[in-house]
Formats: sequence, structure tokens, C-alpha cells
Amino acid sequence: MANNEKDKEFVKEIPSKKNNFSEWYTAVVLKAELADYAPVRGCMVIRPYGYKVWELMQSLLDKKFKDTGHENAYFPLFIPESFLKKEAEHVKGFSPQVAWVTRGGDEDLTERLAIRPTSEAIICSMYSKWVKSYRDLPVLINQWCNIVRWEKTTRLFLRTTEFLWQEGHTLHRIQAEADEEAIKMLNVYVDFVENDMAIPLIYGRKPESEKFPGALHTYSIEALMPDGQALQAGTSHNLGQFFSKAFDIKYLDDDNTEKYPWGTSWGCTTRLIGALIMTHGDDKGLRLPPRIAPIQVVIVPILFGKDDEKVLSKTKQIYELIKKDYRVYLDDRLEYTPGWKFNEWEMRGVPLRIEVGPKDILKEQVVFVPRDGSGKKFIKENELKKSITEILESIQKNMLDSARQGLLNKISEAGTIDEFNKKLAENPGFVKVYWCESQPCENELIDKTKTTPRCMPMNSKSRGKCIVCGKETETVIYYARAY
RNA sequence: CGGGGAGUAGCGCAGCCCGGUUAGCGCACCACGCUUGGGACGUGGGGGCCGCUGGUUCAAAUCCAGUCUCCCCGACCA
Repeated sequence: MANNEKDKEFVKEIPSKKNNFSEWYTAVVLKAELADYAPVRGCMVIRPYGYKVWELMQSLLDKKFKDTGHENAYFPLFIPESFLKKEAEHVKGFSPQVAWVTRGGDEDLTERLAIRPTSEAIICSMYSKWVKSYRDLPVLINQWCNIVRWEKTTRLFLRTTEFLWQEGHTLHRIQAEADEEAIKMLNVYVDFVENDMAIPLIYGRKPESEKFPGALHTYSIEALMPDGQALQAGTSHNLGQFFSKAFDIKYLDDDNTEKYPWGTSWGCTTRLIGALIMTHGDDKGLRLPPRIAPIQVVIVPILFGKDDEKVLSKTKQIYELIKKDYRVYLDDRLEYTPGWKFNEWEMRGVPLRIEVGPKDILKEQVVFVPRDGSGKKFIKENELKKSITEILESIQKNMLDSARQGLLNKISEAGTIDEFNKKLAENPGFVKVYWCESQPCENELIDKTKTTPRCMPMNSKSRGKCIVCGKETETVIYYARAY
């Protein structure tokens, strides 16, 4: 049919995901109007449709933060250089990526100001003013803000010079409580990313070489993109007492001695939107899981010119009926054909399309077309609301299930470096190995596989031999090439 | 930061090598007509600092230099 050619032409605007993954990704971001390039190198504009995704992510995450006892606050964008320098590892880790302000108005500044690459320094300096007694602990503060890191290579959402994130910064009376906090917040991310964003993860502790500059331990959640590359999607750090000591945060304990509190920090960024696009999208464009889709349901009236009024008033009636319960858009524009709208909303990732035409009205039904590819369904009008709830839940679940299957298919195990390289070449993704936790073994593995260690799952109880030196160990670690 | 490529209407591109009428095509846009269950069709119409700056020339989208931005492939990083 002629439609095949037309479809091909349409699809041509988006390269194939399989064959041109990078170009596919860029095209989807631009065409779905999630973001656009800004005139400043490495910076992007998050367009309304993309920003709505971020707002939905924010509201879901923010609720989880509040439910775990945290409050929001806001700290300055500018950080005096001397503050940044107080924690030696910290400044060393970030210095190549810091942007500086050296002039204000017409005058040179006496001390240059960093544009925050992260806020540990400025926040800890305030905490030292606020914390005096064990009764002031814990401090559980989060902030939503922008961050600037001078990047050499940038990609929309995945790595931009300026990005949006959330950073939690907490202080605790005892070490065990900080340990618990860091892991608790890691689990908040896991819950959010898997259940709301439908992106399956592996997660655990980072090895020494990969941890945050200035942390005792870093934990991360790692997603795997369809091209087999890992993408760090969120981190949680146990900061020990390093920052407390560097910023002289002390409290008087109930035994009347001064002590340093134990800190954590944790964050996730707009990069997650990149992971979302890559994980779920297909050759037709974006696919969004219902829980974070700006439009969950689009209603398309099928108009012929004769019964248009009936159809339009029916769709309007349906819209009014469901708009309180779902994020819904009634596409009653007359200037586009139904087919055009179908392609448009599929490209923009809307999870469920409802079609209503004259025939449907006679049969007192509507047509459901879910974006997860599970096929058209004819739904009786009186079962509409119940059916929408069910199908959105089922789409959410299907998306996570199929993404999880994709992840599991890309996890290999290897006992030797040769086996590692063979499996990675055959099936790019995570390679799970045993590791003795020694630096030389890690260096050798990185060097010979051109991959990086991602994280070590916690509570693994199995034993095996280090992939490099053969020493008996309980530590399992995942390796992959990474974004 | 290296190595390749691109920038011409909202989008996708041709023209450039070999300088010379009014810069062209498809889609989109506007008007009218005809259509409509997967990006309809016809006729007519509107829309351009040819990325930017400078140079060469009687004449530059086209040649030269610089510069900005983006894309792709590698090294470093949420």
C-alpha cells in the first residue's frame, strides 16, 4: 500500500536505533521536543515537554525524600575558592571541571568564585555554623539546583556543561547512622528509577578508584543502554568525617566531648532523562512509562465531515470524564489527519492513545492503542476508567519487564581475562567477575579489557576466584564500558 | 583533547569542485477546492543576514583566512 512508503518517509526522519544509535538518540531528543541546543557550547535548553518529564521526576523523588525525613533548602551558586580547597581530595577531583567567576561588574574579585560543581563545600561551611549539639543532629537537607562542570565532550541530557540535579547533604551523630543513610538513599533511587522510570538497574558500592573525591564510600545505580554501555544514573556517598573535619563541623555529645558528625551526600540528575530515552525508545521515537509521561493518554477523534459534531462532543465528554484522574490531551485539531496524529504522538512517546470514530459511538466503545506494542483493544465505554487504569499499569509493568530482560541478556560472567574479552565482544554489556579488591588486579583488568569497574553489589554471599590473580574472594564486581 | 564530517526557508537537502540572471527542490506554512479509521490530493501563494568575521575580485553561497556551533569515531568525566 501507499502507506508503507509514507511510513518509510516518516521513519527516515529518525535513524534506526539499532544501526545508528547515537544519531537515533539525538534525533529523538530534538524531534520529540524534549530539548534543543543552546547557543552556548555544551549547553541545552530543556523544552516544555522535556521539562515536564523532569517535573514529574522531581515530584516523585521529592515525595520520597520528604517521606524519609528530608527538607529542601537552597544554597548559593557561587563557592569561594578557599572553601573548595578545604578538602584536598575534593578539590583535586573537581579542579579540571570548575568554571570560575573572576570579575564582578567592572572590578576584579579579590577571591575568585567557583560556579558550583557540587555543593559539599558551601553547605558544610553553613553546617559548621548550625551544628553545636548532638541535639542538632541529624541534619537532613536536600537541594534542587543547577550545576556547572566544564566538559570536553557533551551530549544532550547525558553530559552537558550545565545540568539540573538534586543533592542531599546529611550529618549524623554516629557512623552507623550515616552508613544507613547512604544506603537508604541508594535504595530510594533504585525504587524510583526501576518502578517509576521503568529502568532496571544494577547497584552497589564503587571501588576506591571510582569513588567521589572526598568520600569514604560511594554507592551507585547503574543502568545499561541498548548499545551495551553502562550509564551511572545516581550516586550516594558516605562522606565519613572528612568534610566535618575539613569544615570544622563539631557537636558536643552527651558525654560532654566535642565530636565530628558523619556525613552523606547523594544526587541524581537530568541525565536520567537520557537513560529513559535510550532504554525505552524505538524506531518510531520516544516511549515513556506512564508514571512519568507528561501526557499519559491522548484522545484522537476520527473525523469524516458528517458525524464530526457527534464524535467531537463524545471525545470532549470522555476528556472531561477522565481528565482529573490522568494526564490527558484531547487532540481535536482539525488541520491534521488522524494518521498524522498517530505518528506524532507515538513519536512523542505517549503511552496510550484512545481513538473514537462514528462506528465506535454506535457500538458504545472506544479503541485503545498502547504504545508498548501490545496491540489494539476495543473497550466498552462504561468500562473506560477502569480500563485506562489497568492498561497504564500494564504498560508500566511491560516496559520494566522488557527492559529488565534486555539488561539480563547483556550480563555475562567471566573467570579469566580472555573469557572476559570474548564475552564482551560477543555481547557488549556488563561482565560480572570476582575480584580480590587489590589495585594492581583492577589496573590490569581495566587495561586489558578497556572497560571500567561499575559497582559491587552488596550482600553477595558467593565465593570465587579473582579474575586476575586467582585469589579466593567474596567480592563480585560488574565491569562495562561506560558513558 | 586528537581524527573525520556538517552548517543554505520551520525541517530534510541540492547548488560550491569550475565565482556571473531574481539561490532551487521535497515536506511544513497560508488561501480556496476536494478529502479523512495510520503522516491525503489539486491549484495558487508567502517565507532566505547562504553560521559569523574579515580578505581576494568588476562580481562570492561558491575561492582564501580566522572564528563559532553541532554530528560521528577514539582518549578523560553525573
